[in-house]
Order: sequence, then structure tokens, then C-alpha cells
Amino acid sequence: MGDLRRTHSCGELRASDAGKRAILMGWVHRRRDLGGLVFIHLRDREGVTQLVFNESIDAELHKKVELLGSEYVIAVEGVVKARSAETINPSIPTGEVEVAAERLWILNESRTPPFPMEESIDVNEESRLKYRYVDLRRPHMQRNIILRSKVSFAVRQTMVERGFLEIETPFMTRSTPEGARDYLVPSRVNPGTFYALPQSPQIFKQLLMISGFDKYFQIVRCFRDEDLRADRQPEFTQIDIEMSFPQPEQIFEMVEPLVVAATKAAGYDLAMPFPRLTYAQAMRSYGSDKPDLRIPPFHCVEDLFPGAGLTPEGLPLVAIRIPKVGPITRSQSDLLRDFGKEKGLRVFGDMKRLDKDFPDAMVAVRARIGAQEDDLLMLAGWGGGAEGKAPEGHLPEYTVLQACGQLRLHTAQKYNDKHKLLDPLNFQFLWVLDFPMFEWDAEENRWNAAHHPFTSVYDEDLEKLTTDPAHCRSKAYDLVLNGTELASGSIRIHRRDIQSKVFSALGFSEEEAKKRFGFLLEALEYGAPPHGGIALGLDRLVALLAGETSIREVIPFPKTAKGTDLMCDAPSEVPEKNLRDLGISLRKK
RNA sequence: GGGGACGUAGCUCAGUUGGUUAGAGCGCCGGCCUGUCACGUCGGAGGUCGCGGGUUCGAGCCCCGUCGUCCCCGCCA
Repeated sequence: MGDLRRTHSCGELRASDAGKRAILMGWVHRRRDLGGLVFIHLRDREGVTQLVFNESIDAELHKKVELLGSEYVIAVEGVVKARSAETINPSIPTGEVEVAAERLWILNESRTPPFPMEESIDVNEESRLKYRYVDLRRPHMQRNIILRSKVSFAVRQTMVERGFLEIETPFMTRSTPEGARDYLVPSRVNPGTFYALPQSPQIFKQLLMISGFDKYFQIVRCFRDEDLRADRQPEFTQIDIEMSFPQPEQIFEMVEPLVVAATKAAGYDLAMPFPRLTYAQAMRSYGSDKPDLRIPPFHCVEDLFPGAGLTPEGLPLVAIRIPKVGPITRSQSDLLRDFGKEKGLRVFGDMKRLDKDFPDAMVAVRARIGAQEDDLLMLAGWGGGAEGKAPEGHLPEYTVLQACGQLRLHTAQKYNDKHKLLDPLNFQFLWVLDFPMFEWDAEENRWNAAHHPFTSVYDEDLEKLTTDPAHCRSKAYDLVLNGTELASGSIRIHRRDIQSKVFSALGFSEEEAKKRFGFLLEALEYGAPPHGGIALGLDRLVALLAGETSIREVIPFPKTAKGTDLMCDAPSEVPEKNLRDLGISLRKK
């Protein structure tokens, strides 16, 4: 292309540019060949501009145009012309002009693309992933990746303005005992030993606090070797944040403007502050630790039915309301009942019958949940199946509430076409506070850290560490958006003695704890300040802002559900020599 | 590890009860066409029906196995 330079992008020429000379470069998006007159839509990431080639003006040039195919890369020099009124194309921003081409350079040819460049995304994902570089060229993916860049920039800008330092932490680090499976990297220099890729920079950011970098952030890749989902990839990106001397309130005050700035980058405005619920409140009103606020809460109403036997004594009876569903048929109602039954619930869907049997109580129920004429109402209590089993877990009440939460969500999703409340662009953020410190691991028969073992406990719950772990509340908090966990964080333990207590509550011996986290425990002995932070899932945030249901749509080169990369065919076998260098031999299967 | 959906032309899909030569739209190739913008129009090429096995006179269709993609459960401190 010699010393040729672009003068404009394909998205910027307007009627006011008429008469200017322009050099555009890009891809042949579409060619409309009328014989002596050829129109080409030239595309780059900024947009599309129409080029005109006229045989009667330059026959030589016209021969060259006939060679062009889809996705050829070309440069064109010509004059910007205003289009006559009847030839204006209102569907593209540059539609009032076209470039009358005078010179054409074919910078590169292209094979026929494996799938069309159209807006529609319903090409099978297998070929999209195999030819990802072509897929990414399509306007839909261009928009998402550009949005991701804008969000990342907004994050950096906001954090730096607030005095946070962006500091990197190692990717080759030490395997941690709890949590997800680690990706391992064998060491050549030290045969038989392995680095682990970080599940998050958790310990390093805590060490940075101990080092005195009192406001830290990082947009950082994390790695977890677990099975994939639409919202889970083996490598994903976190906005990782930590600060020293924080109150939980200060974390919220810092994150909210950050989220507002990120959302603004996507073109939406949010109101602050975000609402807050404790974990206990969230469970009692939504049956979930990540409530979707777009649908109304449910209400516990067991107090209105004393001795009625609708639910076992001491367990909640829940009134669920889904707006504007209108009357449903018996079979539809049965489907909801069956869904509840699978979760262990006994669902009462026949309001007429309940109105007859408990007229006063039902008036109170309707008042409590604010029922309107067209709303779908259900009561749900514990059924326990044919054997009448008690709900599992150390907190049976929560088991029931969680099942009711699933019934609420399931019903709301099922009838979304009636109430239309689940609008993906209605962003309802929420803080959930005071998570339990531990959850019971029935398989291993022991307590696990609900957040992670460095989370601090409320002073008044410190005793419960050993006496009543189920009711031990931690200073952990989540940021939730429309039923998706977007961020999770906590105030950390900064005292060595308390960290030891938590490890022992988790069943680690002092010796084990030292072996695995010795460097952190030791660091806590050298003037560790109180500290805390949070990590936001960047992929999920961008996906939600882009209105996507899968984070693959906002990741340039994602993996399949089996963790493979269809484009470069990873993971792959390696030559025997590489294994020998690493001291690794493969087990014969 | 378990459950479900899907796999037919480059792409999106149809294919009846198992029955002759597997179709359509878009794309692609060739011709015509000076105001198109999903250009139009005439003609043409293009198939390992994911793969392997079985049943059958006969399989895209039925059965078994296998591979791949997606969704969900388990898992994800």
C-alpha cells in the first residue's frame, strides 16, 4: 500500500463533508453490481460507507472492481458526494453521502467467508469459534468487544482518580488447598513440582495491604479448573480491589460509582445508592442470596395460619406473587405444583379453596403481599415428599426458603411474556450483606468457608466459631445484578490469632495451616493493617450490559463447554521431549 | 460424573409411515443490467445426511456405540 494513509473511517463521513477528498480502507461488506455501475459497502469497525464505481467515467478502474469479492481488503481514494434526496439511505449513519471512487487498491483477497457477515448471530457456535477471527469481524461482536474496552477504561479511570494503584500479581504461584481445582504448571528447573495459576489474586492483594499500598486494584485474569457454564469460563477476568482501614460502607461507596461509571460507558444511567439486604433478609424475602429485584418479593405468612397444618411447625409458609399472569389452567397450575414438589415443597395453588377454608387469613395474606387482581398467587410450605422428610441442612428454614425462591423464579420466567418484568436492560443492583461464615459440606462432613477462610467474623459472633458455626455471620458482601452475582468481597482477618481460630474451625491443624498459608500467617505478624476488598466479574458485567446471556459473547477467544479452543485446537499433546524435560511421564490408560 | 437438545450443501433449515435421482432460501460461479443499498434477472456448480456398526430387499429416517456443539445438575473456598 506504499505510503497510503486513511483519511477517514468508514463511519464518519457526513453531508457536511461533501466535496472533500477521502481515502478509506476496509473490508468489502457487500457488492451491488448493476453492470456499468457498481456500489460497494465498505466496512471497518466504525461503520459502513457506500462507494460508487462508474464504468463510463473510468473503464480501467471498473475492470478492477469486477475482481472484488466479499471481505476483500481494499483502499479507495475518491471524492465525497452528497446523495440526491431519493438515494439517501436512512438506515446507516453515513447514508447521506457516498464516495465516488477514482482509485482502488486491492490490499488483500479473501476466501469466501465461512458464514455471512450479517447482524444475525444465529450461526452455529462451532464454526463461529473455529473461525473466531471472522466472527469477531461481525458488527455484533465488534460492538461487544468495543463495549468491553470502554468498560475497562471507565474502571481504570475511576479507580485511578480515586487514588488506587494498579499493581500486578503473579500468574505462576502456589497451589491452594481449598476452593476450585487449580491449573498446574510444571517446573522444569525443579522437577516434580508445580506452580498453580491463581484462582484469584486474593492472598497477594492482602500482602500488598500489609506492604502499605493501601488502595489497590487490578483488572486480572483468574483460572479455575471446573466445569463450564454459560457464565463460567476456565479463565475469566476480575476487577480486583483491596483497601486498608475500610468500613464495609466505604467499600460500597467506592464500588457504586465504579459500577455507575461502567454502566455509563454502556450508555445507561443508574441511581445510587444501591439497595441493601442482609443475607437473612434476602433469604426471607427472595429465598436466594442473589435476589432478582425485578420480580416482587415473597412473604412468609405462617403466622397467619396458626394450627392450620399447611406446613410443619416451625418452618415457613411462603406466599408468592407473580404480577399480571391472569388466570391459568389446571394443567399449568399442576406443572408449578410438580416443580415445587421436586424441590420438596407442597404448593397450594387453588386460591378459591384457600379463600373458603381460611377467609380471614387470606385477606391478610393478600394485604401483606400487595396482591392485585391479575396476579398469580401461590402458597408454598414444606412437603418433604412421600416420606415426610425434614428439610436437609443445619438451617432447615433456609432449605425451605431456597426452594420457594426457585419456585418464584421459575414461575416468573415461565410467565415473563405476561408481565415482562425480566427486562435485561432494567438493571437492578443490590448489596447482600452479612453472609454466614460457613456452610456445611455434607459430602466431606465438615464446615467450609462460605466466602473464603480469610473473611472476618462479626465480633459478637466470634464465640460461635466453635460453638455454633451455622449462625456465625461474616463481614462478607455480594453485589447482585438481576439475579446474577456480580461481585463478592469481605473485610479480611488481619489478626494472626483470629486467623488461626478460623482455620481450626475449618478443621485445619495449626501445622496444616502453616504449611499451606504459612507466609500469610507470618505476614499477619508484621503489622498487618485492617483491610478488605471485593472482586467484580468483568465478563459477567459486560455481558449483562451488552444484553448477552453468555459471557462467550464478550470474550474474544473463549473456550467451549469442554474447555477446548476450536480455533487453535488447544489443549494439545506435546512432544515427548517436552515431557522429559519436565520429568513427567504419562500414565498409560 | 449425571440429565437434556442438536448435528442434512459454505450458512440457515425442510425432508411425510423406512421406498426411485436428498430439497429450499441465502451465499458461491458465469451471463445481462447506470442509482443500488437484503439490487434485479437468466443460467450453473455444490452432499462422507458427524463418524462406526447393526436391523432390513431397501436407512437421512429404526437400533447400538462413538465424536462434536449448546443448556442444566453436580462442581465453581
